[in-house]
Amino acid sequence: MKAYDHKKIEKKWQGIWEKKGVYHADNKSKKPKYYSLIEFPYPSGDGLHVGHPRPYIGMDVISRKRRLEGFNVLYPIGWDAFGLPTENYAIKTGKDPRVVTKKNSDNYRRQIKSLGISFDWSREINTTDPKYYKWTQWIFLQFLKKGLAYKAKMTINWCPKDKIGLANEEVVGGACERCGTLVEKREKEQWMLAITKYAERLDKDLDEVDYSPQIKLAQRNWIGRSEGAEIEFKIVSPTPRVGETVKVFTTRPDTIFGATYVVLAPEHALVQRLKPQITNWDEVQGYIQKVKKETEIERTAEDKIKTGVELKGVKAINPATKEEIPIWIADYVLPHYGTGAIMAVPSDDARDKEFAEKFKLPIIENYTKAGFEDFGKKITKFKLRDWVFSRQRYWGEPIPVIHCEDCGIVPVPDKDLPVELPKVKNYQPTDSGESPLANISKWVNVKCPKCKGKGKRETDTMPNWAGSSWYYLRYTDSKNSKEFSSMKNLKYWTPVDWYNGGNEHTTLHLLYSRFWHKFLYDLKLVPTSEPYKKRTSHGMILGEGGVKMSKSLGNVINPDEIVKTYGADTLRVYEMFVGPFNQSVAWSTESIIGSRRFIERVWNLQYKIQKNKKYDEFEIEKTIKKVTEDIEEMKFNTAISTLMIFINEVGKLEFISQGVYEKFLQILSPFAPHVTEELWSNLGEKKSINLSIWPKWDENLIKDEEIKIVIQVNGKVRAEMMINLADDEENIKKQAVSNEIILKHIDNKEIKKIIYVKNRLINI
RNA sequence: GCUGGGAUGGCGGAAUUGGUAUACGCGCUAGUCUUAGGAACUAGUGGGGCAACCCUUGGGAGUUCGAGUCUCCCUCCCAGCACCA
Repeated sequence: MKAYDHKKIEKKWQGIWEKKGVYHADNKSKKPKYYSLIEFPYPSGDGLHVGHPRPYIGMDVISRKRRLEGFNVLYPIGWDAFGLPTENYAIKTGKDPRVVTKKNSDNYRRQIKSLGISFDWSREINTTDPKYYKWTQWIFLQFLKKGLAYKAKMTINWCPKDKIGLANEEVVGGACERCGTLVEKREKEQWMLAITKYAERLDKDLDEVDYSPQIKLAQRNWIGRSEGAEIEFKIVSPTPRVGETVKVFTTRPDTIFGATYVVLAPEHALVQRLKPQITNWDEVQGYIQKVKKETEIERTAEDKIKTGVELKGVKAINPATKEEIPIWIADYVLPHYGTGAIMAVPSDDARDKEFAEKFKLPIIENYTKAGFEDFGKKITKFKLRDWVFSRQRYWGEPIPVIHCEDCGIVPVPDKDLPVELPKVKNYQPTDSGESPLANISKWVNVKCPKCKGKGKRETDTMPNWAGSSWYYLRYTDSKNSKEFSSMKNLKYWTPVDWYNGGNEHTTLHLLYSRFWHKFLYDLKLVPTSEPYKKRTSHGMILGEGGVKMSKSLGNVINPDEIVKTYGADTLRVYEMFVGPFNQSVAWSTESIIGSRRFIERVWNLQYKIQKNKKYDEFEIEKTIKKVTEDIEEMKFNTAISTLMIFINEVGKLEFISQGVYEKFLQILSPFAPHVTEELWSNLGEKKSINLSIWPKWDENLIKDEEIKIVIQVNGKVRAEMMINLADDEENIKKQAVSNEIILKHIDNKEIKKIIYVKNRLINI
């Protein structure tokens, strides 16, 4: 008897699989296709921790099962490598992000490969590779040509000391994360993508896809569709006269007779235009300055004490009552939702009421309800905002446009793509807050492609989300230098059949990529209107004790150590067994031993095989059914527990039959591919277990003839009895009431009712 | 604050979706083996009680023959909130 040696077995089979290309997806095959996808990782300098591979293993189980079910499976991977952490590291150390990215992704690749995940490595992509981002830039230009990419003034977080725009995440308690300086708001021209043009379809088409209900709900809430009306209020003032009106958006136009004042967002353009009429301008301006410092979460917090300032000297006319009502500005009205102005109905809206009470504004309790159509026009609004698409940073795709003195914004011609990211000496943004690219005059100053006159390159780069908005398309044809992917391959492989990812990406990445996909669909560049047929999400693995795994807490577990001590198969089984896949669970190194013991029991069972005997069919048929069904629902934890129960039951027997053992290895193989492959070949099988056919179960073998049911009295379990499946209800009830223990509990009392739940229980 | 998710033994969790609560695993206890430690194997393991029985799914109320599961109220924990990936 040989002992189980995970190191030898795992190394051996990983080598053979790679050499034979077992997991390569075939672009033309007679088999039906199956495209499974995980969110490609960001290769950080810290390397993989044990939480990262959980989704990869989960989708690997699905992918491996599909191969055995006869599908031509595409399960690809790549690197989403542009972004802040690498850039900040470059600023700090002066190292070239290209070099850092290479080093990190090499490390990630080595770590992931050691887990035996069936990725097709021949299609590996990297968003920072010019051959890849050429197409990210090309797609951006299509947005530009269709008028969906535009420039607008936006407010950004600005650190006056570092002279750098900050992500919200980099602002901690209103101060810059690195230097602690108080962050300011600054207006800056930004590239925008008009995702709101697709809001209606992004909402409606959710009906067509198989996403989990929570994911659909999260997307719907984010898009925030609401129907209401826009109503115009005339503005009046004694002197000087005004010809202005203010448009408000309300979902309750019927409450207009109760509207006693109007509130504008402090940023509303009208406020500036009304300056000549406003008599308390200093106060108004002071309030606007104050609001600029707040974050949105602070502004809309419901427990926050309402603040605001009346615009003295101007009034609005309620079109229903014809009465003059005051105009206020307050931070609880947001500039980018609706029209940035509301009519306040304190009797019907809690926020308006609180505001009215604080500032002693009138509240009308009983007013006439108006008809919907009487005032204003019916309109659909969305909470969704257009996508701020430019960054004043180095480590991203350069936005491929040229600013010409005469022609304005000119797209870089296709033949000049990609616009490669030039090397720089310093990764720090310029003093004016422009990207460090602005310092390279040789790169910036170019001829206008249109008029050959003086031109300057755009120095902003794209956000990290750009490359990840279309990567699943590139996998279908990752080496194509003429198109982002050929229509032939797209027609064969897309849509993605099953996409699993983190909850945290539900509203941004998932929505962005659906938007890009729909846009490409409208240009007839992709064959389907939705990118992903099915979407599920996984829970995170937390550190021991249930806190986040992070370097600063010092609780990071590196999979390398686990693979070394216990083996990849044990790690895989453990990660699938530890808890429900869609929920976060705490890591426990102590508990891994259980998964290792299980694999060793499976290993030892090979020495108890007897050929050509049949005696353990019942257990395996039940097990196949349960494991097959559980995997489809991603109930990997209960699938493993079923496999464990099988081993515990069969382990008690003297022998196991070879046929049954083989079926067991097959259904275990998606979880523990190395050890099952080794055992499979030990049995004399010549072909890889990957090329075998997923076993089916026989319902007839699973059926029991006699089953145990429970007898309850007043809902409490008092006795058990065996019944024959053929027995009829009356007979079973009779048996139950004559049961000795039950008689004692009934104690000659009157029986009101007997409830029989088929094959389960009787309640008296 | 808003939106979503969650709370079941000492710990991770299971429960055929309203029908035997605590499957499976860790840990723990005892035994076998071992010079010892470890490993492995066997048995036991929610709490109380000598027992009959009683209690138990974050807390409280309700619906039901029957509630971990449904309804209402409350407490606590986690995630996201648009420039992190």
